[in-house]
Amino acid sequence: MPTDDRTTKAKIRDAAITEIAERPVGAPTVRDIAAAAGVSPGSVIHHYGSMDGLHQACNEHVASVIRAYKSEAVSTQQGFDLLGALRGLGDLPIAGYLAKAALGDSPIVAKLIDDLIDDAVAYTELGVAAGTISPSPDPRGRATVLMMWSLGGMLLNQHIDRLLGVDLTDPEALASPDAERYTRSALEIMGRGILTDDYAEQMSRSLDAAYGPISTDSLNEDPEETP
Amino acid sequence: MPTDDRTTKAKIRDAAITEIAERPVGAPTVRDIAAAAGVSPGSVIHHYGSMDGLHQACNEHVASVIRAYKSEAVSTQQGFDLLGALRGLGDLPIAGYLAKAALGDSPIVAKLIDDLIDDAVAYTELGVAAGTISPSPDPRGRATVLMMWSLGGMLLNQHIDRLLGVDLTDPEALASPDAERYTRSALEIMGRGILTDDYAEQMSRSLDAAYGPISTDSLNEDPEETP
DNA sequence: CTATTTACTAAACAGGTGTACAATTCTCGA
DNA sequence: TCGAGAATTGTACACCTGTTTAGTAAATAG
Repeated sequence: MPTDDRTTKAKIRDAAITEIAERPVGAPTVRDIAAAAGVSPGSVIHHYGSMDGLHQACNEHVASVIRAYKSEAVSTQQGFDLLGALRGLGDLPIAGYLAKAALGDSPIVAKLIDDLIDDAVAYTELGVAAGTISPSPDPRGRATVLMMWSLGGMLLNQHIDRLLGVDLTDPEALASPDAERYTRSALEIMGRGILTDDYAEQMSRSLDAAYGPISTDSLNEDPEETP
Repeated sequence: MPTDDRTTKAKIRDAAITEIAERPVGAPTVRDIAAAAGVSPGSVIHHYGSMDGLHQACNEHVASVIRAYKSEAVSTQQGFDLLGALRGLGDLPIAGYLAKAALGDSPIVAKLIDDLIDDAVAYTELGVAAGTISPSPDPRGRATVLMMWSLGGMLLNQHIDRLLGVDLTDPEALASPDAERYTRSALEIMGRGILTDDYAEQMSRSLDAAYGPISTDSLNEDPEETP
């Protein structure tokens, strides 16, 4: 539940989130964030105690914003791009921030990612029921891999922009004509797959031989922990 | 062509590559690298002039190692995981380093990634000819997206390890039983896709309506530039 | 209105960073 | 054996980092 504040404290936090998300390389300093928020470096510390405190506040705020949208946050709206719905969430670059934050080792972010995967699993089940998404022997594993790839693409957005001409950081980019190559390629891979039917089956049998036919033991349990 | 040196200068460079690749979060300092190489910080500067110089040397060395293996570097050996062949290249964590380096803005790394995508395109053509890989209207776009996802997964290796129990940084991990969930999920997504046939076709038609039926104009040209 | 807490700032500080430098050790051909 | 050059080091330095502190303005309570 994102509180409707727009105090100086909130402005600093928002500036930090934006600065972290949009900086192509490197992390912003206290002075960077203070300048972006239009305050003094001392004010940042005054409100958040330390840089770590600010980071934690950012993580918690992003988590609360995402959770406010619950299962709408992650959607396989177009069959892929699990983070699509995150892009237009409020006026903060939530998706970009999340990707950057995922490079750190914050337990809050880890929990948030786990929750997003939960949502993706739930959403996938709806798709399966509706006949748009194929069922999976390991829905959580599949959702995890999809989520990691989506976040990873966000991190490498600079190269995707250079090579395919679309900036995944831009919320409107995926809706623009520039996104055609990325969208079509992603759909091609995630939609029908890149292997021929024969080879995919052969690969599958090969894995069965290596790991045993069906070892989906204890795969789909939902690891819930209350911190 | 990686020169067969093992001088102090080479040891420093290798230590830097390893340190950068394996550090889960944050970048190593001059003193970190010097300690890892068993030399003094001054020696690092003496040999490479500056930290930037060392980074550039690392990039160039990794590029030369990869290029030495040419089209063997990128392989769709298992139909996915384009970086598979990179993992066992020499005794350096090439794949992990490349992922970290891709977060920076070095033109050398950009060129290297472009070349790897070239290799992936070429390798994909072989697969198409052999009947294992489906043809694509935009092979380069598809290879680009696959490469970005592979690199991105490497960057988020910490979460993949936590959620699926496999460390993509470990060269032997993909061959171990721990990799089953990741491997099967990746195969499921990239192999047959996650959408039902009906919905995939519907999505495709939807894109045609949005962008125009077939606009693969000027997609497959190979942008070569000699720097 | 006064007293007290809060918001905010500028300046200064300790620690870590990359780098320059003088001194020392090592290497190896003459 | 010797000595010129390279290799290597420890130290010092300037810069940037997060943080502290003293002080000022603003808001708030009684």
